[in-house]
Amino acid sequence: MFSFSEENYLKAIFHLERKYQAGVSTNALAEEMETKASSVTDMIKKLSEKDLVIYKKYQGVKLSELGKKTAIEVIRKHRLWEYFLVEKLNFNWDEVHDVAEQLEHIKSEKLTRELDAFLGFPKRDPHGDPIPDAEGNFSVANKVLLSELGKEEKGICVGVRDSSSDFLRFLDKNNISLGKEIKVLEKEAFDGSMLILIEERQLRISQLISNNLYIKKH
Amino acid sequence: MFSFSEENYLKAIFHLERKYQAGVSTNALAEEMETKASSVTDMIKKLSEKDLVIYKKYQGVKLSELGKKTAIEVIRKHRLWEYFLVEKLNFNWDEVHDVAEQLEHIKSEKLTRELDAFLGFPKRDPHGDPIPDAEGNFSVANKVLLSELGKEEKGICVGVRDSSSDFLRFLDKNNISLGKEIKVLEKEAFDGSMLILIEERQLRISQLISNNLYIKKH
DNA sequence: ACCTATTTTTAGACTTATCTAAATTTATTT
DNA sequence: AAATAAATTTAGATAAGTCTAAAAATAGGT
Ligand SMILES: [Mn+2]
Ligand SMILES: [Mn+2]
Ligand SMILES: [Mn+2]
Ligand SMILES: [Mn+2]
Repeated sequence: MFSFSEENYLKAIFHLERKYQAGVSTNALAEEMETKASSVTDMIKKLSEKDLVIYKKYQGVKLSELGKKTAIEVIRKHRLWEYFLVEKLNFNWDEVHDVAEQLEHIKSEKLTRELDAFLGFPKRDPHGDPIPDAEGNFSVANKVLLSELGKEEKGICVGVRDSSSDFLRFLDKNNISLGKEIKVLEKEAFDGSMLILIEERQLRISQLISNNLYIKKH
Repeated sequence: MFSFSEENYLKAIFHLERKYQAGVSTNALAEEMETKASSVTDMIKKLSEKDLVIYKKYQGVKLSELGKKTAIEVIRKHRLWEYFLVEKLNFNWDEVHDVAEQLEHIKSEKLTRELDAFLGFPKRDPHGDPIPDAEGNFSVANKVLLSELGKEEKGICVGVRDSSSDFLRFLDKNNISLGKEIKVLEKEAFDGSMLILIEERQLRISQLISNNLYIKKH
């Protein structure tokens, strides 16, 4: 089994690989992990020793098959627990992340399997992110950022890019939640803000907002 | 907040204080923690620094009020999670301990509170041990070991002293579970074994068994 | 009261994960 | 192609938690 720290690094590398297919740089990882580059180098060496990552000095890292499998298991647990907290324990979607950061490291295959079944094999976590199944498979929805929609286009809100409490509570306050339809009424070229229609209400939102909301077009 | 290791020590001291009211010795703690006496001394110093225990060199340790409160919180979480695993996730009572050892260290007051409510504020864990409430209060049942019962005496099985898988599965195999009535039919002075009546069945059990089953007399 | 056995503590070392500061390698600019 | 800047690695230190071996304190037996 792997340490909490090792698992967190694997998770971070997994997420960063989207953006850096050529290999995740030490600095990018340091920023993501909120630590120093020298610490990252040390840890990368350990992960490499354990064949969790492919690493050549100065060339960045990639996950090995084992590393990827492990990262996905941790992400699966993280998202299952988030779903559990919201659906069963009355947590708001902005309160679950920190607790899930702890729960994702609990080691028990049976626990994960049974929790999944108890929850009815959910496909998405409270933020719209896919929950990998027991085999590690998950489907990435064909979603776009709301900011990418043009005037008169519409779709369903399916996820958030930023999961910070501040952003999620802003959405709550404005009655924006996953599953609702959003239509772009106007787009302001100058500042990127837009006027949207959601549940009969008109709402003006800044580009920072539309840049962090995922939409499934239709 | 305290580390996993610190919390485990506090829990161990709490349990050992039953037996050693005068103070828990370094050796007793080392045995309970499955570690070396020198490691225990080191940790005790740290706990003492943090005012979690009262410690004078060579005199053993006692929990401070803060230490006791912390220990009880950990035990509360341990037992709530055990109850959750059995009642909601189809775990058998012999499978829950190791997972609960991990889950008991999750830090979130809201999680503990909501889990407690979700489970319906259970009073006893799967092994018959009391679950402290949010204020740390719990009632110790007036139970005795089955081995202390005399011939013709009877009572309800309310707990186990040994929570090992081997013992619990022995009980499963022989259909002995909490809540059932047991009557002592015969006691063998020579080896301490006894013949008991449980659900119309007669069963001969060794002293090792009767020494690990708690009974509420009536 | 003294000697011995047991218990407990101390000293020094190791591992994991982190840091700062310095050295090295790679990338960019002139 | 140098020179400079940026990224990365190395060296050396620190803290937590553990260990073995040795020293010190306590408890028991005569
Ligand atoms: Mn999260
Ligand atoms: Mn999430
Ligand atoms: Mn237990
Ligand atoms: Mn228990």
